[in-house]
Amino acid sequence: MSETKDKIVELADHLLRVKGFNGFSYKDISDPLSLKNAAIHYHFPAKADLGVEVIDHELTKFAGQTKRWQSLPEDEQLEKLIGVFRKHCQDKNICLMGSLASDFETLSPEMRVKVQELGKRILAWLTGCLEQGRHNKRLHFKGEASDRALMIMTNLQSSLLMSRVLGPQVFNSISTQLMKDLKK
Amino acid sequence: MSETKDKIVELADHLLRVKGFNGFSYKDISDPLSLKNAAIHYHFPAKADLGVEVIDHELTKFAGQTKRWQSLPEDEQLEKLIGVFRKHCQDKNICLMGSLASDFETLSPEMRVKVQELGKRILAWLTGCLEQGRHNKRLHFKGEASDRALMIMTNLQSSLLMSRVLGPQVFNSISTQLMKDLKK
DNA sequence: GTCTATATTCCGATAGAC
DNA sequence: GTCTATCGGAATATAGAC
Repeated sequence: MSETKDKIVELADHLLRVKGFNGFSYKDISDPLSLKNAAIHYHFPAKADLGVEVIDHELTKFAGQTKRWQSLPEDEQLEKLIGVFRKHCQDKNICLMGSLASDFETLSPEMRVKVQELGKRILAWLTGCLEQGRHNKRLHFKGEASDRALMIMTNLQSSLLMSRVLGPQVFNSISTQLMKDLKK
Repeated sequence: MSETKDKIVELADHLLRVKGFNGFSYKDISDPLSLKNAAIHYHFPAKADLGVEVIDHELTKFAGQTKRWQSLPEDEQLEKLIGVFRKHCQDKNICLMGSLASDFETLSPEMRVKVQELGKRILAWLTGCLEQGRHNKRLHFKGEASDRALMIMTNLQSSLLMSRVLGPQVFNSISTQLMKDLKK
């Protein structure tokens, strides 16, 4: 991949998180990179193509991160995940999943499929982590692991949303309480 | 308020939830109501004015609902709140708070203030409900009521987001587990 | 007061030069 | 691979008719 294309995707990722898919334009990308908007269209004919690429990057990134964590105890793996969200919180970003879920009804079919894939992957990993963690007595919770994974994922997702509105202490409260609940 | 103005606000509320603030246009309102887009501008000079009105309506609605619930046991009040979210889930809507928090960085200062007010009001009510509920032994949870309120609010908010992406069973899983956790 | 016709700006996208 | 030029359309918004 060319350097320009890489920069476009990186910037699009940021804009998608901060302003939402319908809240940014090609101009928001071409201006900072000192390009013309047509240059973006060369790399990504339609805006939806750019959207798909950003999600693909996130899928790859997530797979790499979780693989790097896999030898850690499950509670520490979870802390790592929370750390990723904390980083986004500091950058005033929200998670890609939350941003794209918000705009879901306005997305192209191709983008919707990718968003669904991202959601399934995150939940699958989280479910496995919780299940293993309970088995190894590192994590404690009631009910199905898949239900608990849904609870935790939605906590983290909306913690970034609410942090933007009410301040970063929202993220701290939620992430702290989250781990307390799981450590029993 | 005129009947037309009322219909505009009602439709804007729906569009805001389904498509997001940057995902709908005045045309999406004027066409179904058989008006010209300029007619909307008469009632709401700028799009942000319409946004503020929609949030004000929600604030009033929420105040009325919680007042009507106030004589119920706290666990039933909570069920009522979940019922409101369930209704939105069925209509493929997401909660106003979630939608506006997503687009927060692109909103006008006036709209941001209103969104903040909405968030504070919901959290204040939920915190009070949890506190009273614990005191009356109708609800059981660890930690501060305000922290627990954040957890529950984010669960409900993102449950609607994820339901759109992965299907309505997401909402069912989360809302069921939520009440189980609180009933001890 | 309420709405129509119209202005203006901007967006996503295409064609073709370099 | 990036640029110039430009299109068609849709967006928000204004000015003025009824």
